[in-house]
Amino acid sequence: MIKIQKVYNILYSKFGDLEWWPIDKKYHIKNSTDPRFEIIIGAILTQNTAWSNVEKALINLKENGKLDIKSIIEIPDLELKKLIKPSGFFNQKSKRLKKISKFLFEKYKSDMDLFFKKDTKKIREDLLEINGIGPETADSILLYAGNKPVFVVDSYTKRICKRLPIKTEITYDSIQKHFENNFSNVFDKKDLTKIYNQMHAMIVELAKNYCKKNPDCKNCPLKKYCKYEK
DNA sequence: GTCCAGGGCCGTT
DNA sequence: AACGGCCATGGA
Repeated sequence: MIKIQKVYNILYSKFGDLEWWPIDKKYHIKNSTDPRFEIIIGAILTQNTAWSNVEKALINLKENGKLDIKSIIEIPDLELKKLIKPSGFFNQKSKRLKKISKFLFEKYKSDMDLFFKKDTKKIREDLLEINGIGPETADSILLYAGNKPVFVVDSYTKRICKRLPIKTEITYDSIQKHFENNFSNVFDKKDLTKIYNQMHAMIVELAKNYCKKNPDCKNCPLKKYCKYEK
């Protein structure tokens, strides 16, 4: 078994600072839309979908002035589906966007500060009760929109955990706990949000460039620690 | 044309 | 707990 800290250090020396959630900053300066809501919408739209497709959907929403809670609630289903069509799975995703928007409107009066002020565990539970929001989407919302110290586990993380000998039990919760326990022993508490963001970004880089479904093992920075062979 | 992407749900084993 | 089918688009 290889230590998480060791993986972090090797990846960091390879990739450097990544700090990552793709967001269009210029748009928010101009329109004063809460970027946290864009991240929430993006987190749902990107479910099993390439970000380039999500971007098209987000641009459609922006250009039509629909990227806010009230507009998502009021827009007719058909029109919403048309706008988010490039991101795929638009029948289910349109429902999910409506649900999260209604949730924020009805329970928090569309006040994001009020929403994220609550206890992290409580927010997570509330999000998971919404049909269409699973653990990764909930945790992405907490980490990237709420700046909460929550480690996001995605399919890349699972793949790397399987191949690298990081862990034998490959379930969402156990992997998340493993990363969080290790990092919170090593880093200062106030830095954890940044570290989780950085680590997840590095995992994505590793998985896209080396630890692919069809892996490029010979150039992988973690080659000598890995049991997996193509 | 084929493969796959930063999931989640539901049903089956 | 783990697995399979399903949902849909666009880029490589």
